[in-house]
Amino acid sequence: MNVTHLRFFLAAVEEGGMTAAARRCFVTQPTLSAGIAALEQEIGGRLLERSRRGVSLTPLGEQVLEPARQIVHRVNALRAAGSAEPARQYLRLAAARAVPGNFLSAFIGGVLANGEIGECRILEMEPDEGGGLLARARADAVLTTRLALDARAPVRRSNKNAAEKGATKSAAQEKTRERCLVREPHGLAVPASAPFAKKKMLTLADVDGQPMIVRMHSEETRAATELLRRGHANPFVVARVTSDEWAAGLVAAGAGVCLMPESVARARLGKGAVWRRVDGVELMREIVLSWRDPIWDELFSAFSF
Amino acid sequence: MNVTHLRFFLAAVEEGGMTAAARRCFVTQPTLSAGIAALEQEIGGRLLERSRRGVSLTPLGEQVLEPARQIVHRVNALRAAGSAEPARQYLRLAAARAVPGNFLSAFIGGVLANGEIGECRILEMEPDEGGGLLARARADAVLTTRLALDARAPVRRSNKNAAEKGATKSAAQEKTRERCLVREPHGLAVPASAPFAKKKMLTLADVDGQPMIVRMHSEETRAATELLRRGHANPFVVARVTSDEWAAGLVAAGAGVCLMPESVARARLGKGAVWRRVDGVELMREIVLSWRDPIWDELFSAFSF
DNA sequence: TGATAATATTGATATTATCCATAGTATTTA
DNA sequence: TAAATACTATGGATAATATCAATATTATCA
Repeated sequence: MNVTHLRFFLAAVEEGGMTAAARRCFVTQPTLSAGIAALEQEIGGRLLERSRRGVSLTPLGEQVLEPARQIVHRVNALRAAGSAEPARQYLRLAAARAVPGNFLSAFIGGVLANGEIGECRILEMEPDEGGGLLARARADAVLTTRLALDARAPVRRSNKNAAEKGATKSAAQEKTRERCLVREPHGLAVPASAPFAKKKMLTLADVDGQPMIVRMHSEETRAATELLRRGHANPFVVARVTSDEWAAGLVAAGAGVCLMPESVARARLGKGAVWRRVDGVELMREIVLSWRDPIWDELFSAFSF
Repeated sequence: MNVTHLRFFLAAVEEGGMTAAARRCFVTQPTLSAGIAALEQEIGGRLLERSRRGVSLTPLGEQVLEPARQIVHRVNALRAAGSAEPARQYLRLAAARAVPGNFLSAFIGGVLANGEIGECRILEMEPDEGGGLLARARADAVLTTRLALDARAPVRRSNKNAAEKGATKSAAQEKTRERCLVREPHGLAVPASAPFAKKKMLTLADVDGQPMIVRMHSEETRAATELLRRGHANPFVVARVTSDEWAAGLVAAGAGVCLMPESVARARLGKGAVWRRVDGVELMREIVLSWRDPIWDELFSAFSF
């Protein structure tokens, strides 16, 4: 009996479907389906009732669920038995500057609420530093922002180049796991006094020729601005700032428009400015959590935002 | 984490060595060693201290032992969850006629003593019927006797020809497991009055020309007798009997000599006959337990005779 | 009637488990 | 002291398994 298959089963039950469970377990849907089929074969009966809207527990599945949870929990505990610390007492979290403070605090709150972790140690990092920090086991998890161009989040797994330098733990050869915690559209903050501020949705033509403020500290927003400029819209940059507060202030003062994600606008924009989506611009901002060691899988998969 | 590796670990601890544990787990020693190495890698520390006389628990291993047992027990329970019967209440044991009654009763006593099984249903079978009974799931386990020619017990696994007819349980595609419970030498029962009865060990020359009694009901002894005749010794058969009691009686009456395993001699031979090994005859009688479904592994591996 | 969103299937590929044969090493035995 | 023994470790070959990508299938919804 394979513990991985038990994890598949639990994930399918908790997510309510095989596809979502596969995402959570960092495998493809056929893999997860096959795993559950193997488990059912081994136990000798159907555990899940498949339907078009997902899966539900059969009576046998109901009966198996709790024992399976117990086993997985104990296996998790066993995996941690060899760690120097009897139980992980703190999480070393590296966060990019672009991650909003209120989100960071909500995330940390979620981690601490679980009870397994008593303390988070936050490490401020450069945008591209995350992978190296994980590989060198300087951080347990990394929070970054990212620009997603297509409709679906491309959950890519950057493996193949394993064989890091002599890392002490076997975790070094694990795949990097990642989970998108927040996905929201980019839009334009415009002065409330601007003539097009009354439109519900802006067009690229509205942006064309406008003065623009660029939020430099956010790598993903800088890239988005660049893409906008390469498109039909052709604003000219009048300021580059390193804080959302300054950006909001400049927009409210009528100095120009500024590309920013929805949540930043909600948090920073006062009366003098409004936030509008731009028609045809499908840029998405994602806040992504990455980690390598499977011991964090359960903790990080449980979150919902 | 692989449950099989946990089983390897438990077996190594209980058997006190990797080689013995491998026998018990029906794998080769390198396989078991590799499995434990993988487990140690995953947990992140040595579990067993290797030495030439076997293995012993490290402090970490000590700490891991009980949780590992718990997990394996729970997994076993889960495997049985799909069975029609809530818990196996009886064991269907097929036994060859040649298996001595006192041994059979000792074996059944051992099974019942465990507590998991409340009842044994004994099925008397023909010597070669065992494999078919297991394959067709007509019996859970089979007790047979066997003739071993070489010094080591050849624990052969007759797989490769899986794909039995449409068996309902997945157990049908499992390897056949077997364990040698008793291994003892064959020897000659001779009348106490015979001139060579005083020798501690007979030679083939002593046997040559002697009247011989053949125990027909024991397939393995019949074969052994045949081998003896094809060798230098050339006795002539004066009787073929179907019960050990008759054979013993005939020997005691001076009718001839009779090839039989040591334990049979001890149980049946009275004052009128003695049992002697034959120099150069390395025939061994084995009593072998076979089964297919892994759910019996733990129960059957725990026995000691 | 398509579009959608879920699971199932298939063929190819990479990984893993397992075996066999053999090496290495203390301990026991002659 | 040297051979025998009884272990575990190692290396190479092979079979079994897990996984993925792409596609099929099938209810449900607009």
